[in-house]
Amino acid sequence: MPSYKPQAVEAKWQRFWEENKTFRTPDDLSKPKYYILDMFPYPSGAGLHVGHPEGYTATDILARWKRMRGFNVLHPMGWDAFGLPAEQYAIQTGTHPRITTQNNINTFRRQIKMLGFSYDWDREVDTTDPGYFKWTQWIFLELYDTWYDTEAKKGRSIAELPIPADVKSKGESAVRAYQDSKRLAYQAEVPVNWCPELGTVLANEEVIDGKSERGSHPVIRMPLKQWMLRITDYAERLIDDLSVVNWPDPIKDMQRNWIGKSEGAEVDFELQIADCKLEESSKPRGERSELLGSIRVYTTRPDTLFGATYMVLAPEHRLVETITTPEQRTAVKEYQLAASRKSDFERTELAKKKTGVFTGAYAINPVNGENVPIWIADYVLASYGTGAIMAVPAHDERDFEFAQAFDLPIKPVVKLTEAWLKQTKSTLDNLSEPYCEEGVAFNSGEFDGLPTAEFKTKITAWLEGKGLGTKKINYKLRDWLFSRQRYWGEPFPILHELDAKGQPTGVKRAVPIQDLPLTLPVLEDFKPSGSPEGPLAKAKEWTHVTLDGKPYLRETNTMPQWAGSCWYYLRYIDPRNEAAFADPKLLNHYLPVDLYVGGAEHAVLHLLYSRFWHKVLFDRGYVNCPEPFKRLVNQGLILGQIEYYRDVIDGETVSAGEVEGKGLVSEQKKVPEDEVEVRGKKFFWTKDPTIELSARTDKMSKSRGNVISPDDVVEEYGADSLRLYEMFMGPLEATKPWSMRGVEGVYRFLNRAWRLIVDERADEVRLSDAVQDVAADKETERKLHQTIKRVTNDLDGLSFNTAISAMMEFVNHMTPLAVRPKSSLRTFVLLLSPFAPHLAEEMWQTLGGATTLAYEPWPAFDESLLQADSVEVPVQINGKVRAKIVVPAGLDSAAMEKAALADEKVQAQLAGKSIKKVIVVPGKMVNLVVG
RNA sequence: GCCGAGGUGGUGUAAUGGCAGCCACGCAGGAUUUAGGAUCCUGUGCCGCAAGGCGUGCGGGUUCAAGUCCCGCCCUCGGCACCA
Repeated sequence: MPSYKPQAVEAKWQRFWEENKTFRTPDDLSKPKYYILDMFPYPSGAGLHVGHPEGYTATDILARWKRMRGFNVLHPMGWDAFGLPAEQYAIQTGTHPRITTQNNINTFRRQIKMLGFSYDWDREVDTTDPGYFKWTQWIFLELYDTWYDTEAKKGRSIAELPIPADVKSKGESAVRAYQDSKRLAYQAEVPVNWCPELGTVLANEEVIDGKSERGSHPVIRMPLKQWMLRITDYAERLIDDLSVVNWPDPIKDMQRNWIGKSEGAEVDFELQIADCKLEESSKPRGERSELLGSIRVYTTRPDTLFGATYMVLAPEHRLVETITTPEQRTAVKEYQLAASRKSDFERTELAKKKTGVFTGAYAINPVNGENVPIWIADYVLASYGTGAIMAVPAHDERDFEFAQAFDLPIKPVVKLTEAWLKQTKSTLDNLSEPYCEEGVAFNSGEFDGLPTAEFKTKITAWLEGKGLGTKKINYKLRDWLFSRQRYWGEPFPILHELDAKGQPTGVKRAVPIQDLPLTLPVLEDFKPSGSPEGPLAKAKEWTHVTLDGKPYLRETNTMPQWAGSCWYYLRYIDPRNEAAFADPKLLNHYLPVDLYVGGAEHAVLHLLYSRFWHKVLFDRGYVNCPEPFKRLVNQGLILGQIEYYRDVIDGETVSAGEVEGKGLVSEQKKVPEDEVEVRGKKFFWTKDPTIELSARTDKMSKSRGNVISPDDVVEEYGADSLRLYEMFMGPLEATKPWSMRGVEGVYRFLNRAWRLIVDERADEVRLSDAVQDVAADKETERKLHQTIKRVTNDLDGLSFNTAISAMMEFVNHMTPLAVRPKSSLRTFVLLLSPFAPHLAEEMWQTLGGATTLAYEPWPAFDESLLQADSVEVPVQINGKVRAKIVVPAGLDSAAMEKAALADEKVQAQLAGKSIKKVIVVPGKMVNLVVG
C-alpha cells in the first residue's frame, strides 16, 4: 500500500477500536470527568446528511483531545426515535413503526460508525426501548406527584401539599380535586390545533402559517381536554438560571423572549351597571374578581391610566355575555362566532386592519371616574394577562389603530415634546401616531410632572391602597401541551377510574411503578381515530384494566417527541440501570454536561423543556445541579454548493440585472459551473458572454436536488477527509456552503501528511527513508512548537478551522526537507489525531507506536522555542508603511527607533521634514509622525 | 415592527486597536509525464507598463494607527410577532 488509501486504513482502525473497546468510559470516579454531548438525532429514513457530522466531528475532536489530556471522557450517542414520520410511514405501508425505526437506527448507526467517532457504544440509548421509556414514564409520574411551592420556590411532593381547612371539610374528593389542581402534570380543557384532515391535534411547532407542516392541511382552534405540564411555575427560575450557564447570548435572549417576562399592574375597572355597581365596590379585592362588579385588566403602563379612553375584552372573555346590552347582543354574538371560526393564522394575518364591536357597556376609570366604553376585539388575546385591556390610544400602537378605526377619543398623558410633534406633524388634539416612549406625565391630576418609572410605582401603590389594583408579573410562556393523539409515542402511565356503568368518575390513578414500563398495545391500524382519544383507544383489551378489584380505563393519549429527549443525557450516565433512571453516585460525578453541541433549531423548545424537567428532578433531589448543560454551542447550518442561474423570460435568456427590480417574472435555469466565466465581480455565461448570471447557495433539500450524502464523500475521499473538511470550512457556528473542491483540498493535505512519513514506492506501509532519528533543526523546532501552541489554543477556543491551517503550515514546512526528524513527526501525528484519527493511528504505528495513540499525552509546547532570532518589522511614516527593517527579536524601543531612522528608505522619506512623534511597539512596528 | 447575528479577493475564510487577505479552493506559468491524472515549484486583492495609487457594505467620528472602537444609514440571514 504505497499511497494513502483511506478505505483500508479506516476499516482497519475502526475494527481495532471496536474490538479493543478503546473508547469505553469506565466509571472511574478518581479521574477528572468531561461530559461532552451531541444532540442525538431522529433516525429518519433518508439517513445522515452532511449537516449531522459537523457537530459530531467537533465533539469527537474535543473528546479525543480531552482523553489525551487525562480526562475520563463521557461521550455517548443514541436515538430520538419516537415521532410522526415513522407513524405516517406505518399508515401508508402497514409496516409497524418498531420495524421502520429499527431499520433507520441501523442505517444511522452504520453511517455514524463509518465516520470513526469515539462514542462509548455500550451506552447507546433509544427512546423507544421499553427499558428507556420506563423511566420517561417514571419521570412523568414524578411531575404528576409534584406541586410548586411558591413560597419556597421549589417543587415538592404532592403529599406535602397543605390542604386548606375548608377544602378538607368538604371531603376526600374535594381534597383530591385540590391536589389535582396543583400538580405539575394536569389535565385541562384548552384550545388546541386540531387538524380535521389528519384527524389529530398538532403541536404549535407542527403548524406553519396556520397549516399543518405535513400536507398543508388547514388547522383550527378547538377546545379539548389535554395533558399539560406546568412549566410556567418555573418561568422565573428558567430566566434567572440563564445567568449561571455558559451559553451563546443570542440563545439566552431567545429563551428570555420566549418566556417573555413583563412587569406591570392589574387594575380593576368597575362596571357602570346600575344593579351591581355599589354593592360590589365595597368588597375587598381578590374576592371580587369572580363577581360581576368589575373587569380586571393587565397593563405594563399603569402610568397612562389617565389616558385610558376605552377598554377591550377578548371575544372569548367570560364576562362578554353578561355585560353586553340587549341592543348590541346580535352584533357581539356575530363577532364572537366569526372570531372563533378564524384560525390563528387568519387572526394575525388578516388583522392588518383592526376589527371589533361595542358591547354597549361602560366601566369607570378608577383614577378619574370617567366612563369608558367596553369593546370586544380579537386583537386582545384571551390567553394572556386577564384577557382584557385598558386602551390608551395616545401611547400604544395597537390601541391607536383601533381608536382611529372606530373614532374613539385619543388623550395624551405623557408630555409630547415640541420636536416630536413637529417631526410627526402632530398636534396635541390630533396625533398622527402614538407616542410609546417613556416621559413625564401630564393630564394626570395629582401625578402631573412625574417621570414614567416613578409614576408607575406611585400609582400602583395608590391602587393597592384603594383595593383597586396590584403589582403583577406576567409571562408569555404558556403551560406545555403534553399530549398527542398518536400511536408512536410513550403511553401515559395513568388510569382513569370507572364507575359501575363503565363511566369515568374523574378519579385518576398512577400506574404503579413496578408495572412500568407500560408498553404500547399491538395495533394493526395506526390511523388517527379522528377523536380526542387517539389510536390507542382502539385496543380495547389494552385500555380496560382492573387493579385492586376496581375497573380502570387507560389514558390513551401519548407523549410528544420532546419527552424522550428531555432527559436522555441523564440515562447515558447509567444506561442499563433497572432500579433507577441512574445511580445517584454516578449522576453526581458526571453532571452537569460540560459541553453540549447541536443545531440552533433547538434553541428554545428542547432546551427549555429539558431545563424544566431537570429543575423538577433537582427539586425532588434526584440530581445535584440546577442546570443540565454548563456550556452550549450551536453549530451552523451547512448549505448546498454554490449554483449559477440564468434568467429566462418567454424562452429568452436575459441578464440577471434586467430582472431585478423591474417586476418581471423569470424562470431560473441552472448553469453548469464550466459554463461560468468570471469578469470582475460578476459572472457571465460562456455560451452567450453578454448574459450575466446570478449565483446562489441554498439549503440542502431533496426537492432542490442538492443534498450531499456522507456515504458518497466517504467512499471517494474517506472519513478523515470528510471530518477535516467539515471543520475546515469555517467557524463551527457559521452558516456555510458545501464545496466538493474544498473536500479535495483537505484530502490533498492528508496525502501530503502521509507522504511525509510513509514510503510511497514501497509495497507495504513502511517508514520513508527521509524520516530519521535526528534532532530537529532550529527552524523546524520553532515551527513545531508554534504549531503545538496554535492547535492547543484553537482547540480550547473551538476554532477548528484555524487549528487545521496551522497544521497545514507545518506540513508545508516539512515537505521540502530531505531529512525529517522522527520525533517532530510523532508530535505532529498526535496533534492531527483528534481531527483525522484513522490516518493518525496508521502513521503512529508506522512511526513505531505499539498500540493506539488515543491515550498518549497531548504534546506540550516550550515558550522559549517559539521566538525567532530576528523579526521583520514595518516602519510607518504618518501611518503608511514605507519601509521594512529586520531587527533582532526582543529589541527594545529605543534601539528599534534607532534602527528605523538608520534605514535608507526612511531617510529618503524624511528628507526636509521634522519628526513630531515616534511610536514604537517593540517587536511589532515603528510609526514616525512627521510634519 | 421587535430581538439577535453577519457583510473582507473570483470562492470558503484569517487577522490581542499595530504590515488586511494566514490556510485552502480556483486560475495562470513552469517541472515531471507518451498523454491524461496525480505530484512538485512559482505567481495570483484591484487599477497601472511602471513609479505609485486604491482597497474590509455606505457616510461620518475617535486615534500616531481602525476590518477591529463610537454615531448614523443600507443589505443579507435567524428568531419572535397584536403578549397590552
